Amino acid sequence: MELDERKIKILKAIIQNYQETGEPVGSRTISKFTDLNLSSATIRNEMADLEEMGLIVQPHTSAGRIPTDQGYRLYVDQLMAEKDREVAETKEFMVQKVDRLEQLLRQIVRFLAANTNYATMISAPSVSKSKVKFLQLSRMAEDKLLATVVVEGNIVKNTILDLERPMTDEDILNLGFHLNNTLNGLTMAEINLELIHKLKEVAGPNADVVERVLEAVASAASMEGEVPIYTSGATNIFKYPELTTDDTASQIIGTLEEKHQLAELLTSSLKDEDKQGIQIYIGNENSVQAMKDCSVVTATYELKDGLQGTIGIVGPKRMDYDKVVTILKNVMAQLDTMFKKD
Amino acid sequence: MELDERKIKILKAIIQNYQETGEPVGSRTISKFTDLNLSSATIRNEMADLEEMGLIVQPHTSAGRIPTDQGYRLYVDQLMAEKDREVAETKEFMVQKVDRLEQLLRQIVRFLAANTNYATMISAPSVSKSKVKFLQLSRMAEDKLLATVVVEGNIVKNTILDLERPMTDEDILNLGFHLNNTLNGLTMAEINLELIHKLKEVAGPNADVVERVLEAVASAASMEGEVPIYTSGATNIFKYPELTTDDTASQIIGTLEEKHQLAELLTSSLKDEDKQGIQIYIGNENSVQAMKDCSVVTATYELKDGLQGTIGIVGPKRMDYDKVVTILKNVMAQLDTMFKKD
DNA sequence: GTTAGCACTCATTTGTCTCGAGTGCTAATT
DNA sequence: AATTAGCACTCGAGACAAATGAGTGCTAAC
Repeated sequence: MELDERKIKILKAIIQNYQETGEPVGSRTISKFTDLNLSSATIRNEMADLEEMGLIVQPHTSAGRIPTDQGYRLYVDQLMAEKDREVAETKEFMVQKVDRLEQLLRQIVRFLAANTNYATMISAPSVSKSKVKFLQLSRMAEDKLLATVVVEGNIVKNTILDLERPMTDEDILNLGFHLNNTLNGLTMAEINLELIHKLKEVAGPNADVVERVLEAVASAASMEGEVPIYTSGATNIFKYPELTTDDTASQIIGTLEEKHQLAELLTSSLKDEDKQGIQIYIGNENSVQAMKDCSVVTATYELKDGLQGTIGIVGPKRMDYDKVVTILKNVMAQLDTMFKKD
Repeated sequence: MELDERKIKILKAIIQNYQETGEPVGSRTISKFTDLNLSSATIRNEMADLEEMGLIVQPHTSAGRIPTDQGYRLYVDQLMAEKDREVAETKEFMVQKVDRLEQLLRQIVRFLAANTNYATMISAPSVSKSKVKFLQLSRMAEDKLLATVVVEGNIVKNTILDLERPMTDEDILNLGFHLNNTLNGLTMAEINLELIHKLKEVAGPNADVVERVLEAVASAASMEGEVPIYTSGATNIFKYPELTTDDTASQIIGTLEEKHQLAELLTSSLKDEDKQGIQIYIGNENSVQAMKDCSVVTATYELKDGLQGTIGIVGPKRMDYDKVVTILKNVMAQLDTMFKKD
């Protein structure tokens, strides 16, 4: 069976129409919708072929057709034409001064949720590959020490340590100085056992403090593998009847709320760099069972210093892939310029 | 109209039965359910009275009765007997070592959501009344300054400042020392204009740095009024059909997701200290419009140093108030012992 | 004061019917 | 050989009516 130009046009028309209405689309509709000037009967024949190829399907006899996962796959891989005109509108989505990364991320998900009508999520940039930029110890109280660590990307972490035995101010200063000098510029991966051993030797009786500072450094900077994830617009899924059946809505929202399942999904997309970091998962293609009736579009963003995280957009399988991809690319571009000059 | 012992028993029975089934409860059911040994006809008469008093109502003719908001109010104010037997089961809900306050809060909401089958939320302890415990400036790079502030409760905040003009290490040290000395032990409220003016005079040419450090202190410590709120079990509301009508579910979940509306609700309960800090809002009594069909139970918890936050539980109006209150008290008690010894 | 009995109400369920959108197939048309 | 008109057929959705039954209020008897 050939997939000629005409069939493609019809498939496109079906997908786009179904996107808007959410109802199975019939031959008559296509007959008018397209500029092919074909009668419904002809369309019917073509649709029968498309169905045979597994690209569309009818929910029940005597109903119109809807695209299959395979149909969508073909569409996003080959037929999709990005909507450039939207670009102008989406510019400058941020006016508020952003003083914290967290706020920026929240703003992004909000913006995306509001502009796409889908549920959105974003994972904070992972710092596991980042370098230590600054480290400092200071006495907070007689027996309390404050360790402050800054890693690239200006992410700051603090830990308060209880001193098991007294240290002089000078000791603290020296130890802090030494730690900073030694660790500065290293990535988490580079802080290995050998180095740790050396540090402890230098610290002498205060080896335990070193140990705990390093623990703090590691756990703080890598955030113990718990990358924070922000979500927005979870309730947008109520806009799509096909996701509001019984408990699917509940499952999806639950997944979005619990977040830890999203982590897998988002981080798994980190590596692939084919299509400018944008990936599309249709239906079962994504790893989260609760979202088997959804499509997920992910995009990897990168701040400077190799910090990268992922944005995800969750919607029905009939989501407007073009629009989503366009908006995502736009946001990425903005993030780029924003952090290039900083 | 008198509210005699028998009427009370019947009202209680209605509320409890409705709590379990979610269906209007009829006279026959009550006749068997209670130990009053009365026929349904008698119950009917009594129910007519209760309805006249505005405590119960029938959704439509020829249906059973359901409690009104007023009925619930009476119940929670006077009739409720706490279920002590649950206490034993709920003990020791935490096994994991808690290294961060955030994690503790998350664990609490999770625990509550899992054990109550309602949606839960918790506001992080507010530090607005807390004292500055430690303040430090340090040079991070040629033109970058790191300001670290610790307030009571060991909450640490950092801000990175760009220096507009160079400062010597000594200047930084002195300024930091001075700021720390001056501000240490003060609450946010006590850092007033006069004090700020004085600080600036001392700083001389570096007045702008002082200004920005103070800004940072204020915004960091009070978190700009943005108290973080964690939620869990939002999807529990799907378990109650009366909340799953059309868009009420969507609204409730949306409110839980957006969080900022919850802040009002939770902080407004901070002050009242009548009933061990536990308050119950039935239906419209709570300030959030989207939750007018819900009841909200809030409890104020207090860590040491006067740090306090609020736990909230959101469910249908027919929620199991006894159980919720009992569990909440239990959690509070555990938090108490946990932070007393620390 | 309590209860049995009865007529009445009304939401819910069930079944039946119609309507119409949409299909597949065949025969006619271009 | 491709396209189209025409027609019989399928099947979900919606309308309507009847049956069901849970529950009530009232009255009269206990």
